[in-house]
Amino acid sequence: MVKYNFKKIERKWQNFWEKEGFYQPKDFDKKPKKYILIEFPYPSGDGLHVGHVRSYSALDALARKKRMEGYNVLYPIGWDAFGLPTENYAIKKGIHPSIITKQNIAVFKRQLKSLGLSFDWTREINTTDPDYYKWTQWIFLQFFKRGLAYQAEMPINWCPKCKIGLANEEVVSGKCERCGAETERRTIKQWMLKITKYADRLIEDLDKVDYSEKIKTQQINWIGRSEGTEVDFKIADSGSSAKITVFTTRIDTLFGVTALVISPEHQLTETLTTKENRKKVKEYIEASKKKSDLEREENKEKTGVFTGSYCINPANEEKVPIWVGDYVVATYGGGAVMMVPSHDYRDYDFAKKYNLPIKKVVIPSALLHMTTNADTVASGGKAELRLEAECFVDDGELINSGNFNGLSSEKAREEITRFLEKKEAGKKSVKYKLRDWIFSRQHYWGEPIPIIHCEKCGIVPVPEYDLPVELPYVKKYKPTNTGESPLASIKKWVNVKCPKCKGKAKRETDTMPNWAGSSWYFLRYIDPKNGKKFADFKKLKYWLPIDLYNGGMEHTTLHLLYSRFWHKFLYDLKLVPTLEAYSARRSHGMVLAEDAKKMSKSLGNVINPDEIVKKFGADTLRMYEMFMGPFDQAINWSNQGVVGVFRFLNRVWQLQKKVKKDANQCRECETILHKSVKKLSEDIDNMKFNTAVSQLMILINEMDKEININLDNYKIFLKLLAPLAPHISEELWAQIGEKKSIHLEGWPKYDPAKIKENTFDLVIQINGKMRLVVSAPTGIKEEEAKELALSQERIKRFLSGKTPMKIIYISGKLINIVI
RNA sequence: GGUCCAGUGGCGGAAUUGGCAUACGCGCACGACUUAAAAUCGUGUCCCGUAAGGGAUGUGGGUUCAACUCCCACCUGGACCACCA
Repeated sequence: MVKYNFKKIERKWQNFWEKEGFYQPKDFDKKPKKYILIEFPYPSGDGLHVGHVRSYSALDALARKKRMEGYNVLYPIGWDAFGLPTENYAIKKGIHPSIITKQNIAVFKRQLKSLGLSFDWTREINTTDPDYYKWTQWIFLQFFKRGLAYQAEMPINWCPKCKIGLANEEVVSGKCERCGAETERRTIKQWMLKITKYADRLIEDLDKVDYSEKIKTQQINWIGRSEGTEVDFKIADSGSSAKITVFTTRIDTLFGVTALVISPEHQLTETLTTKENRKKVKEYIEASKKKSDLEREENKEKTGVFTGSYCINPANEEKVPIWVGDYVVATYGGGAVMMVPSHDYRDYDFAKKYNLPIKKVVIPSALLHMTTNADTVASGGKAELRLEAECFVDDGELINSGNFNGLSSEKAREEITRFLEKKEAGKKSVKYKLRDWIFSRQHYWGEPIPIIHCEKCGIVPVPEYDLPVELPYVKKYKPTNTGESPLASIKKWVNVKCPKCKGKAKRETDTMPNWAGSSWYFLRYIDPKNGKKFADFKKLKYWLPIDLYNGGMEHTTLHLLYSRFWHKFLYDLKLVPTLEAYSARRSHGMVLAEDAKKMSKSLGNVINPDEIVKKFGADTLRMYEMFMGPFDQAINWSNQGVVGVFRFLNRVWQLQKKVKKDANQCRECETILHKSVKKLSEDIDNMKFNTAVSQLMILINEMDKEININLDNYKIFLKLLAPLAPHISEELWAQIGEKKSIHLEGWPKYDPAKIKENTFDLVIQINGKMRLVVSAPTGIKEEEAKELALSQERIKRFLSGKTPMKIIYISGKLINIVI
């Protein structure tokens, strides 16, 4: 008997599968299609992470099972290769990013191939390939043509030491990722994509897809839709019609306003500030500009300064002082809030600090209906406590609010909004936390934004026939000191003729963010070599939507939202056939180190998949990662656990000795086999890989008890194993003389009749406590079961002559005798 | 601070229309094989108790014939968001 030589076996079958082109699906095949997608990797210098292996092995098992079930399966792979880590690494090592990228991809490719994943390598894509980013740029131009891409002055993170603009990803808790200096805010002209236009649809269409509730809530929270009222406060004594518009979800507290607070960035700060206050206000604004995000976040104390001006509360014509405070977010709701200290904690803090009046206008509803002492007790005395509190933030009933007294908060919001609308001093409004997407990066390693700035014509898009705008190969790709993209210094590339007037013009030098290429890559897989379109519509129609998309939890907000946005945009242009790209999304948990920390080079706790493959083989690595725990939960790596799976595969290898063509079929074996078919079928579909593996272990424990194993049973076992351990099952399949690959075989079906056993274990409980398990025939009647239970010696002893009060019988399961 | 999720042996975990708690694996102990070790195989392994029996799924309460599972309160841990008016 030859030893389990995984090295030899795995290499042999990987070559065979590749040569035969096993995993290349045909477009328009008559078989039903399945498009299974994993987030394509970022080929970093660290090489493949065992976390990649977890996700890819899981979806590979699913893909393989679906093929066996007769589906035409697309399971593609590619590289998301533009971006900062590569650029930084290139700067550090002095090697050009394009070379680094090539090297990294080569490493990743070798590592992935050593795992025997059933990717269709003929559809491999690379976001840094001009043939690919041509279409990324083309899609950007479509955004531009429809007014969804525009330029705006936007604050960015600025590192004062490195003198460069940083992307959010480069700012680690308020500090520059490279030098550790605290970052500041600076305003720069940036390209923006109008994702906010799609905000409502991005929420609503979540109803049409199968994402886990967690993911849906995250998306909804991120978009942060809130319904409220916009209300105008006229500036007092200005003689003009100047006003400040504020947004509030609590218009029911309008009568409680004791100040208006505007953000330091607000346009009117200058004009509102009176002479006496000018110096103080200016100082305050300067100070808050210098504050980094970190400081703004850490320092939760509300500060502000009085401008000297007043405005008029449209509800009661009261004069209200206007303050400037940096706790007001400039980019949300117009950058101004009405301050109601009695009903908002932040406003309360602010009012306390500056001794502003606190006016109560909402009280807990329970209080109004309280007539007797008994009621006070019934409401837990809580209402009383809340009345005493100076700040009550819940809904209640209105007081001190003129005509609106006695209304519930909910009703009052409607009534007051209507009142303001009549007065033309306000209206219903919806606001979002979601901002438009800052689409510019002042970095080298990204897709150039295909725009030309002409002295005469202004912003001119690069004509489509000139695409792609290739990223020039240059020696200097370091970010510049001016905050401009390094591309700006390449005069030859920058200076061009205007496509419209042929006059003097310059190229846009900003590049796209890392998210650009990944916002549509799943479409390119469908038609990766098309030179005329980003993908053929008929092919898109055949393959879309993606049936299952898996990736990390860290991408469930940004990447998922961005790509859904692009897809909807393309749908509106009738360029893709589906409203949503992904009909189902699942996320896998992180693989942590044995010490429960994140794997990192500096901690020296990284597990290199290569080493596991070398020592135990790809099948062991893959199956261990499936077995380690629930797929969607974070889990610690365990070297001991790997050994357990390796032992299992060795037992599988040994099993062939016992296989006899005409071995007897035993009833127990048949039952457990069919049960296992059922379990594996369901578990793999439901992504419960850990229990799927455990069932295979249970099955082998059972089969191994026999002296001889029936060949047909053995074949079924190998088929069940095939998606999870594709190499060993293929090898053993060939060794029993099968000519066709096991991966082209049909997925086994189970016979419900064979799962049913002749007898079952009847559990007998007394007062809910398990006392005895007896074997009973499957079809036993209730009366018979009761008799059987009561006739047991042990049960009689427990009853000791007492008559049961009640006997509960659950068919096929248990009897509970209540005494 | 908000939202969501979780808490079961020495460890990873299993068990959901409420019905045998601890499947499967790891670890550990003992045994077989071996000159020996590794590997492999076998047996045992929640706690207390010689046993009969009793106790145990973060804590306390509730519903039920029956609760890891449902309800209420609390404790602990994690993830994401975080001054969004």
